[in-house]
Amino acid sequence: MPKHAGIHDVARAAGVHPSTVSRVLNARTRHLVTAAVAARVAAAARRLGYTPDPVAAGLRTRRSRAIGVLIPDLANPVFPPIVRGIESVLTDAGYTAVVANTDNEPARARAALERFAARRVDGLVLATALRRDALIARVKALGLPAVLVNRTIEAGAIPAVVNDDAGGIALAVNHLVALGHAAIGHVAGPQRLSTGAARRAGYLAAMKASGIPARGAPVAAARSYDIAAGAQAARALLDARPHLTAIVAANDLLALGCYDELARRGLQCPRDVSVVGFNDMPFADRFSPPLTTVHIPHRLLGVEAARLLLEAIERSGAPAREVRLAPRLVVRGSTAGPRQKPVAPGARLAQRGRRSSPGQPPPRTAAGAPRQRYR
Amino acid sequence: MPKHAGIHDVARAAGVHPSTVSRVLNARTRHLVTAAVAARVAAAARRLGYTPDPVAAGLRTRRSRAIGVLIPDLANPVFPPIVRGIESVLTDAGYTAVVANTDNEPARARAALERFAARRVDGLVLATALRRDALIARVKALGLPAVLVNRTIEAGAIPAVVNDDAGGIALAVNHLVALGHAAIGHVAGPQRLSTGAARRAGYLAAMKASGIPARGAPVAAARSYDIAAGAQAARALLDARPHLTAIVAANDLLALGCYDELARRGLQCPRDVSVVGFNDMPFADRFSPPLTTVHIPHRLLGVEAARLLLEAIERSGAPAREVRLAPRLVVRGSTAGPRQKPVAPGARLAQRGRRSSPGQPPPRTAAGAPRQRYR
DNA sequence: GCGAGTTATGCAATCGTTTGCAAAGACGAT
DNA sequence: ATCGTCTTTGCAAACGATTGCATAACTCGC
Repeated sequence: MPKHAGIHDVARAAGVHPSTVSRVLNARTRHLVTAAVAARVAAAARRLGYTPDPVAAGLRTRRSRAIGVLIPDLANPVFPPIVRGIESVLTDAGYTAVVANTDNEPARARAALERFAARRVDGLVLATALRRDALIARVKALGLPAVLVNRTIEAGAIPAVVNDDAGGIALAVNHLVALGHAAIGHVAGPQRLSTGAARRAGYLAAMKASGIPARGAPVAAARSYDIAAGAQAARALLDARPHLTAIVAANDLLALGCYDELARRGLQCPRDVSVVGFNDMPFADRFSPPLTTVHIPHRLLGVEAARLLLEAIERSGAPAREVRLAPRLVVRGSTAGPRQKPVAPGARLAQRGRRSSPGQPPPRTAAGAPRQRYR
Repeated sequence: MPKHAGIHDVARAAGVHPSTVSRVLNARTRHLVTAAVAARVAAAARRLGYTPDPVAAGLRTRRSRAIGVLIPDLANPVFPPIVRGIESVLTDAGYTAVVANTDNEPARARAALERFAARRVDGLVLATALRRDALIARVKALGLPAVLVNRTIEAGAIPAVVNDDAGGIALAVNHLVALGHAAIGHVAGPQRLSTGAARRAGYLAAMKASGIPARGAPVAAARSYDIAAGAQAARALLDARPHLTAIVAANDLLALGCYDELARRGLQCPRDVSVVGFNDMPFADRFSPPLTTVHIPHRLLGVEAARLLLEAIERSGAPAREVRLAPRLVVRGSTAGPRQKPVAPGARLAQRGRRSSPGQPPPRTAAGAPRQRYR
């Protein structure tokens, strides 16, 4: 068994010194050696099936060609496409992406960061940033190039790739206003995250721009971006404003929570209350009802982040650019005009929904499923 | 700025030789040095904030404490929970998981494997195995410990963690039979994958066990595990057997494809045709209708795989164990008894579905969404 | 045809650990 | 007291590359 060929073996085979082999194999130093010798070495390397040992090289050069990627939770469907985007450009550039989940816990983020640092990663992609994040200081102390993706920080010059959150939310409220809604509420995301804060601000601004007074723009913030927190926030929102005809949620999972709370109250979406989400997570078109939501270019987010990082690694002096991607609204089945007072056609349907509402709520299985009709 | 303390600095601080420091810091060799000295060294290490450099250590020991994880596609919602399970136990054991996507392309799998090998990973977990997979030979040639997860190979002694695919499918067909179905078809997965083959075989066996003759058990295999392929297979299946009242799909994405094809034909699920999936992917309960499916313990799959791998790394002589996990059926809204001949109540509804079928199919928006009613 | 300048290659140190081997010291048995 | 055995520590050679410096070879102008 021929073990694995090293630079030494190649050197012997080509009749040159190992250092020459190294120079040939490194694009940056290849011009230092004669074309003839270079060819001989390259041939020998190929013949022996030589592959460089990145750990040995890394020891000498202090570069690992590995990038640490910190994300909140891989199981949240927004992130896989982002990660794939990152991975794709990094791999093409000869880097390896190493991803770790933090579950939104700063302590886990910190631990993962230290592991990355120990492994001497060449840079970081952070999808976990809080608006004011202690981790960033540590990253800077470590002297590691980093870029933020999706979420950004309040102040501090770190390159970032984000969505136009305010613009996206404006799309959503304008859509609802165009449908005839005025009583529109907002289930906001965690306010310690830039996305939560920016979307909330965007909602407020868009409402104002539509001529709706601030008191007509109720907000309930969720503790985290998940279904349960969304349901809880929707509950608070509807308790305070029972006559809302539409909710814009800061995120698709929160929107799903709204679905649940509406079902619990015997309200139908979109007939009684319209809901719009944010992110257009995979399978959002499969929900019941299919979710109207603000689409963000998931994969592109990752791609751009990786590009920015590569750029930062090459020229470490470069100024911190921020790339802002434009979202777009995708209208599906969870939004409709506000319910009319019962009139000639459609009255029967409206009545049917009406009747079921004040009694005990239907068994809380999956939201609004046609299931109960057939069992 | 204090750079980073090395073993050398610790040695100087503690007044001992670097090799002694190394011995103290390695649990396996700590007993070689006096307790007093060990304490002094440990103190110095802590004081200087020493952290070992795994790349330097790896160079010497030929162990990277990194594990390569090969999965088909992170964006397929079955995998994130599995990956998280793997990552969790690996991290606890001091390893780093590095994951790569193959998109089911052997060439990409091969390329990723070579990158892993170059990085000197200590082991592999493979979620990409074909029934007869050339990659395995390469893995063995590399001498890398490996374990298979979810999918397994035809022949060859590699530890694996799989589901009881046949048993799971039996759960599904028995459920349908109990509901009164007899005309049950199977949308099978790719037959080059163990899951595709095992579930198909399981379907055939369960049908036979229910006393349904082989000719009454039609199968159409999908080219890949995705929605489009599922729709295509469902189409072939229903073209051949238009009177099917139920379909068991080899996978949730294929089941979603069935939803689409049924909608295209103006058939309603579950009223006209029941559908059951496999995997219970995240959000399967949110689909329209909520999907009855065979639940597999995603995370546990990953956890067990990682454990098996660790075991294989410790004692490389150990025999290749196979862990088989039990799935369970979760009944939701996509299954119901077969449609009755029109009788007193429910007749109107049945008629409505019936009527829409032969004409041109409804616009293919999201499957079965109530949307069109309101726009 | 000789010295200066240029280029291509070799030499050896280095990156931060681990580990086989040797040496020194401690201890007990004779 | 001497010798052998054990324990504890130091020494130095790896591991597989990269790279500053030295040196040999070659070019070119005069």
